[in-house]
Amino acid sequence: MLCHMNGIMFYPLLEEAGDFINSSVRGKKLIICIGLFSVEYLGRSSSNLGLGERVLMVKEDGSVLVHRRVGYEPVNWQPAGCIIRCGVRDGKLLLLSERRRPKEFLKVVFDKVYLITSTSLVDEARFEIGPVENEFYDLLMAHPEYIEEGLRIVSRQKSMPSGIPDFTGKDSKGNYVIIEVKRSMAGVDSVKQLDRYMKSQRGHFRGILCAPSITKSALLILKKKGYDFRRLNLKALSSLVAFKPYEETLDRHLEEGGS
Amino acid sequence: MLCHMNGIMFYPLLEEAGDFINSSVRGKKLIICIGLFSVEYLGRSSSNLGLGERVLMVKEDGSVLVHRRVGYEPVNWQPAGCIIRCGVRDGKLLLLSERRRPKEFLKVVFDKVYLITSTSLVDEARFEIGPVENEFYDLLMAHPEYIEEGLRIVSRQKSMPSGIPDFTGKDSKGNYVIIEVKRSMAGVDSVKQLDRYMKSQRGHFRGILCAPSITKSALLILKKKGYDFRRLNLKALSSLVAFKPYEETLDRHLEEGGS
DNA sequence: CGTGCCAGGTGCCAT
DNA sequence: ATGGCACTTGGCACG
Repeated sequence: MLCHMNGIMFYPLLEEAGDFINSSVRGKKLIICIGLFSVEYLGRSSSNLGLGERVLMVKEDGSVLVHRRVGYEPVNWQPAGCIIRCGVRDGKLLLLSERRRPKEFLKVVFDKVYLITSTSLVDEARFEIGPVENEFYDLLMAHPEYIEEGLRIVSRQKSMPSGIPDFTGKDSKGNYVIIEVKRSMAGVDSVKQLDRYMKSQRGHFRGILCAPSITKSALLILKKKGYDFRRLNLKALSSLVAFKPYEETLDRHLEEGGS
Repeated sequence: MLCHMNGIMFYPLLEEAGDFINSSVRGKKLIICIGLFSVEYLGRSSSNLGLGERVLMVKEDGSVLVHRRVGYEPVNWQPAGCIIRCGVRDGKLLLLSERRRPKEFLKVVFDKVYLITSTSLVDEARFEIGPVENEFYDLLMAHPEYIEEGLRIVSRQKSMPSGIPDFTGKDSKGNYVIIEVKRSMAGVDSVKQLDRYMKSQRGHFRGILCAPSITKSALLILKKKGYDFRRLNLKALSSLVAFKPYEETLDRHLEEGGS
């Protein structure tokens, strides 16, 4: 019918929908179904969702998603690797998804199916994400100037009695510094963490907390303890890993606006 | 066209699809779109996903989901509350989703749209889940012997300067105790949490960390600090609440089988 | 709005 | 498999 489409049905009989689902599961297709149904879940926890109109998605790897009108998260789900069974019982279309470990069950009971479609998606693209975690520290390690001009990194993730600070280093004036880095806004916890490392040190050390931003209360405590905050320019740092194109296009498109 | 369906289009021109999306967004409909597109994300992190066939879902609350062939999780997303803009630029259909705080952007660039549909879902059902969180603590409150024999709960979720411990109580020997409960395996974080509460207290207190299990390193720190670990028997605790009905119906359906 | 903390968290990589 | 930890974690409740 459609390119890449296995098929689509409007208002199928429940039997038809059941057959459609079973053949789609066997054929490793992605199923999207809009209908009126209820959902039960039993496993690590348990849940019950009465009748309502929702979207059901079943993927070829056995993962199942139930989406309501709103919310980023599915109201119920089953991760990849589950066994799907489907059929009509007592005038309702049942879809059961069983997870082996941990033992979990998801049951979808259809009263009506409004629309059901199954497709084979061709998607070989690699998902690139970054800079994240290690890559992020790699970047800072290679470019300590993004923390502070003239800084030289001495050690990274060195174990200390009180924990593991992200970096130790030497600043442009020859002072030893201990550096705690946060990828998102630093809070009171971050200051405490730095403080622990500092307290376990003998001799003169500077303490630096480096993050894209910091909460007011955290900055207050930080200052009082005589440590320094260094704003981390995430955008500039990101630009080092050749993600520029995106940013530019994004900005450009945003300026040009849509609709 | 269809009951509850606002519309559906197969292989629309990109301009048509853009108009369709814009009117659906204005009309607070749920949009599902299967097409060939690429995705870029920029915000707390950044990501890039080249051309491929995927499913895009846009909900009335502004949340956006991009699903690939496999995997329970969306490859890219935007949570509720985002501003959606859409239009054709340079022969491609762009969909931009902007989040205000934190500042984050998601850009979807369509080469082709295979299928697009928008619907108004009627769904007033209440989602019931349990025993979770409160119910769980209710149970422990009513049955403190599952934490420790002879324990008497004194307070629950009492605010303290350093946070809110789950319980305070008095043990069989008359010692005051502070109790931190975890529903899943306790980690180093859990110990730290308990430690914070303990340190903010004057006078003699016992500290108890109660969880189904605990990581080795967490137990080490816990012992060193002189606190106690109490194994929580989740199964026994769960058996106190009657969620059997679900289990039975589920089992029955599973036995009867589908397909 | 920040802070703290749970979640059916999920996923990844170590042992 | 299990442990340990990061995540664009998201979400909620509370000061």
